[in-house]
Amino acid sequence: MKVYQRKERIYIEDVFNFDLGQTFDCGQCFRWEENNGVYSAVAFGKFIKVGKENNRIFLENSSLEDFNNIWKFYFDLETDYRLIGQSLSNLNPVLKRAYEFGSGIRILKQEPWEVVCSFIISQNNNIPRIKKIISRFCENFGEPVGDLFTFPSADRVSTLSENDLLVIRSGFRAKYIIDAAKKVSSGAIDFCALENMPLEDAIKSLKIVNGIGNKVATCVLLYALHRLDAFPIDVWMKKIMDKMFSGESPKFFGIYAGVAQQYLYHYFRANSNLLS
DNA sequence: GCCCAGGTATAAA
DNA sequence: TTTATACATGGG
Repeated sequence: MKVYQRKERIYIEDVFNFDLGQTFDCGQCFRWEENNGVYSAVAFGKFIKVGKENNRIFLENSSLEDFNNIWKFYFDLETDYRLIGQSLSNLNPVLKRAYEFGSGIRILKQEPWEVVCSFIISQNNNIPRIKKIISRFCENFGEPVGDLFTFPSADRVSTLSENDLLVIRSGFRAKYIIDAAKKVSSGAIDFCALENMPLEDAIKSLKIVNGIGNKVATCVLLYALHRLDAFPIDVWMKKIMDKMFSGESPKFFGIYAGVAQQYLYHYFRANSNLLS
């Protein structure tokens, strides 16, 4: 990976397996907006744009310092997805297909509170509406930065009432959002502690929030903390197989493929007896 | 109108 | 422990 600044842009060369569309639209995140091939979002309180030009990734509105402190990790740029993909492809034809399908997906390392909220909102919901609700949530309760808004802080949301949240039209999920905000704000949920806790304890800890079940807990551990052990292999492998062989829509399958790459690679490395 | 959408809480078997 | 149902909202 080669990184340099030229005028207002940070350029990153020699990054493989980073398809912007696949990564931002596969369903792991809900806030990236596309304009002429350039994607904008706010993460960690910073407004940023990302694009691709001549096989180089470029960032706008970022400094080298921010790249090294934030974006390098957010985009998971130090993980060799190509190596992972090659390893998996050699293991099993289904994994090979999964890799070929989602080879451009990188697992973003998102902010925990945002992942908690986003996936609470995602329950019994569809992606277009999830995006709209989150967008209204940010516009109404976040702070303006660049062309967009920050994600509303847990502290702020903990002071809101269900009535205040009517404007985002999140339906029955409003009470869940507020309960989550209170427990994050008070420290009852401590994301740092979740990083090293045994998996079962971490899941149990997250589920003290009304509205967080196994699915949301898994997403938080995976998408925010990069706890790859959170991925329940038996269940998800079955889903992957089912989707692949039932002609499921590519978009929906994509996230399973991308997550599978990441997870399975570590899973198989940890269980090296499974490697041929 | 009816069905469904990347779940969860709740009550009942 | 497992299984059924409601839940707010909006799009097909």
